[in-house]
Amino acid sequence: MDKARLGALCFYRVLNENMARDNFANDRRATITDVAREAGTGKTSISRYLNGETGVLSTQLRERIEEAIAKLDYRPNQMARGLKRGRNRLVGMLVADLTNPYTVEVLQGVEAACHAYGYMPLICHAANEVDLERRYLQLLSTYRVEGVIVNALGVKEETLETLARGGVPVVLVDRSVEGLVTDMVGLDNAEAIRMAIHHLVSQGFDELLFVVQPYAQVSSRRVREAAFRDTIGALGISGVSDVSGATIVLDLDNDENLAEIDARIDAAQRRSRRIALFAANAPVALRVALHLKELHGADWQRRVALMSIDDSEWAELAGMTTVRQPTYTIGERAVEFLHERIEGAVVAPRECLLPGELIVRTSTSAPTNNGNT
Amino acid sequence: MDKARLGALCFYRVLNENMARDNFANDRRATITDVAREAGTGKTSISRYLNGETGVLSTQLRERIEEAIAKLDYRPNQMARGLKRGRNRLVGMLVADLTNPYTVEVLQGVEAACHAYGYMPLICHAANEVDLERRYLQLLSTYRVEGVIVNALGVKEETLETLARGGVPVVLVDRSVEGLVTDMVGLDNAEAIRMAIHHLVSQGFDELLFVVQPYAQVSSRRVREAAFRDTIGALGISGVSDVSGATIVLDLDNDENLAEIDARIDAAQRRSRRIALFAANAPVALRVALHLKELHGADWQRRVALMSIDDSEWAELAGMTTVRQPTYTIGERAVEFLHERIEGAVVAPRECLLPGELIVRTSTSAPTNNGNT
DNA sequence: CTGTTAGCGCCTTCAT
DNA sequence: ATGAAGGCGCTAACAG
Repeated sequence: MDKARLGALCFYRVLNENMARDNFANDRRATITDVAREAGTGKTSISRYLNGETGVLSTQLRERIEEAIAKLDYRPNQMARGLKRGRNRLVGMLVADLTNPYTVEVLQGVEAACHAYGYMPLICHAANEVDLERRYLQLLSTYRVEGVIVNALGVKEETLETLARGGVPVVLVDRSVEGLVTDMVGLDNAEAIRMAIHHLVSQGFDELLFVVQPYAQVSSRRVREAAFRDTIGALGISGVSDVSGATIVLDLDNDENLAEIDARIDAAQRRSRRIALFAANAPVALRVALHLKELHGADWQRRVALMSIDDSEWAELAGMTTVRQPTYTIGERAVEFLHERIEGAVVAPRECLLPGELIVRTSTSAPTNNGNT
Repeated sequence: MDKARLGALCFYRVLNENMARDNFANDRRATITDVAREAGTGKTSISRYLNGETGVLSTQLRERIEEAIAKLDYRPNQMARGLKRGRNRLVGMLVADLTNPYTVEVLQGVEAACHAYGYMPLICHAANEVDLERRYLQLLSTYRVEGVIVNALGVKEETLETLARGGVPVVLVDRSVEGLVTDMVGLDNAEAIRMAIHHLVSQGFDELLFVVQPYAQVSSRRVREAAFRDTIGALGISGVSDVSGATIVLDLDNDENLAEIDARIDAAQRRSRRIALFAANAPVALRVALHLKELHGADWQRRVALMSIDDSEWAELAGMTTVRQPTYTIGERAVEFLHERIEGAVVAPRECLLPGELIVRTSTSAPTNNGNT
């Protein structure tokens, strides 16, 4: 390390001279004052020009201003602008886990919409760490963002409430936060689960295993799990079929219950029941798939049917049936909500649940594939 | 839409009253002046406290300040700070494609390092659109970021040069930009390719097909392609083996040359040669895998060997051999470079090429698997 | 140890 | 139609 630095230092002289030459008049970015001087006018006119108050400036002045700006390569300082106006067009986007494709997809919608409305999204990645999440939230408030879109991880209602009370609109994505009433947009989980289960049943599966990460803290997981049980229950009640279902909690950090899954599969198949695993999201699906592959070899799919919520990129490759979330739209809608509130709309908190789309692939389609061995 | 809005408006009254009550004294964030008044002192002392100039403040004053800050829930305005100090701790991170897992992984390294150095990364996602990329670059300069990390897409040397000349350090990631000499960090592509090819050859493959996206504009692709040809050539020259290799350009937007791949595979297998496909990155690998699966069915891997650069999450599931990039480190290193320059280091531009790691999986391991049918 | 003063770059009355 | 002056929230000399 020291040596490398030493080596680098050898070039010090030369580079320094080059830089000195190049940056002579250019090291400091031009300010509005510079432009005013260059154009031979006052700062006010420049400001007016920048803010598009056209028609209030004589044609010649405008031309001179344009020249000056071009010559100095001037760009107004957003920070200073924000300081004065009280709005800096920054919105925070706090995501729990960029590693989850869901997040990235939502992000694309958010970005597009932000652009359309003229916002600059400040993306913060909590990387599944609650501490980081809180820190970022504070940081965002420190940068005086005009609004925040939160894909909550473990924030307490209180932390967000502080923000909201400070007059900063908050829109929740995918997950709601207990005790906090704000706009929220996400998947219509109940309906998605219902749709998926009906598909499975119609394909002849009569034993369903729902695999989900620890769900106490995460509303969407909670809702999905509840919907799973409800739907299974309703099936029984309505006598449509005698499908049985159970939930398995899988912690991706310790894989504790993977064996439990195997046991269930074995038991079911011994009783000649056709069993299907239903993963509550993409990360779970991947973990389960990897495990099954390890256990049963490359053609594990012939033994076990797997479907999941979230249509990840490898779903097609694995031929896995999924429910695709309207991720892009979710992101867009979140920004729309945020925008309305930033613009001062005072309306009751809204909950926007968008429908998922069932994507049927081979994993759940051919009844002959999934008998017991 | 209109109806929904109308419905929402019904709540207007109630909500408004609530808000009026809650926000009475709280709607505007407290400023340093408020704190000073509350603590019965001057702004300077507050400022000193904020900047950790401890030991210069009497214990009692410090206590009063702490109380005031807590009571008012005061948070210094970063914008104002930045305006005054000339540094706002913002660094830009411009990525070409968040959809590519590579990008996300690098990002994690960047975020971690930024945190360590006290920077706030402003993540901009160009979504593979050159226009967006340029716009974001301007935006970043407008927000007066102290440095930029660029995973270049199509930026002209000129655009970045303008930034750099404005005194904003630039660090390139993965791809270099023609005509621009700056710090750059990425994979040691040549060595990675060499390593991969030697692996393939040692496994008995004697015909290699390198599949890469159009590479004229992207330096890393260019380097990989060249390294592929060079290495193949060197093999021939040194008489180590009679391995033949060819490059196929695959545009993921139109899939034009997929058929070409099939033709090559057929031809090779007709001549009883053992062929392996080598994808230049994860997106290409996925596209090729999907195509092969469509063509040859679920057990396409028995017919064709596929490996790639980039160790995506589904690689394990598919049992595909890969070269994993040291993505996290790349991100960290990029920030380190940036930090040094921001701190004023004047050293010759550096190029940091990190080694990849060969991850051998079944796709290229069992010689018996990949004969012709 | 502490307060006063003068800006940072920009926008916004308010005159002219 | 244009410009001068004051201030946004904060820091950095200078005094005391």
